[in-house]
Amino acid sequence: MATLGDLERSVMDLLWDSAEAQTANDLRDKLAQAQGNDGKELAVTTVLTVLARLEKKQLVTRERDTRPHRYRAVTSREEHTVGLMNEAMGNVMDREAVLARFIGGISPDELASLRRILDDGAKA
Amino acid sequence: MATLGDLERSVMDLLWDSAEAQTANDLRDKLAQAQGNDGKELAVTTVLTVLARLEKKQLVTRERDTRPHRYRAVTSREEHTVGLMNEAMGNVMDREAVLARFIGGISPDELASLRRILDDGAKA
DNA sequence: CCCGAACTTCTACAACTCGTAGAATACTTC
DNA sequence: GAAGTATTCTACGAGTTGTAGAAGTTCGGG
Repeated sequence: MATLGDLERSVMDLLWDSAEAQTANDLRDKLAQAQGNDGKELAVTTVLTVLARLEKKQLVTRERDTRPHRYRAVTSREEHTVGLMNEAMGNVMDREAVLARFIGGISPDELASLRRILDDGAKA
Repeated sequence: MATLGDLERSVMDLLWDSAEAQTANDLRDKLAQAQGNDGKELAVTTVLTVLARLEKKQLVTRERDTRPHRYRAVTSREEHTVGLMNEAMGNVMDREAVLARFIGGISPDELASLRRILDDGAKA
């Protein structure tokens, strides 16, 4: 599934958080604004390189017809996360044991959500 | 959590699958035997390097008192997998949405397991 | 139709990870 | 203390990631 570096991850987070497609300049500005970055601006080419790599990894598409190309995430953050979770479980034989442990570690709130989700599924 | 390369992963798999601690030589032999490797033996130093790296990543410990050092996995494969899953969920705000999707994607068998696990938890 | 500004692609490099293993060093046993 | 055996050190090539300058492309305005 291709792992992400820190900057790649930051860019994906911005894309996931924005409804509309973003230009490289938009992203550069938002990255500078992001907490911890202290307003430090990256070169636009840096952002473009990262976007190109994310595109190659099929996490991002771009509109090539508009002139400042606009980029958007291909999948939602949730889909991506689930993909990672499944990848983690991939080569395990005893998936049930993993599920048991996983559930053992989540918060009561999430446990309740989980029950609700399961019950809804049963009804539907 | 530190991602694993192919060889590192193979070594972890062997350690996870064996009850007793293994020597580098044991592992080299088992790696050669493993499916797909076609009997090709690695140098022992290669295995030792990988083990040292896994030790640094805190996935492996070794007994330093016995002379051929013996290596064992620190955590079970399941614990490790759950760690990865939680790491994947880490920075997501809407964990519930992720859970819902995750559940939507698992097999009926696993769904049943999940229900059972939840019910058992309720009783205990 | 051509210029300059804006934009994208190409190329590059340093730091790091991973597979791979030889060279050097240490320990054990006779 | 010599011969094996085992561990550590050092190294290198390939790949990834952050970073960005140089070079090429495109578009609006004159």
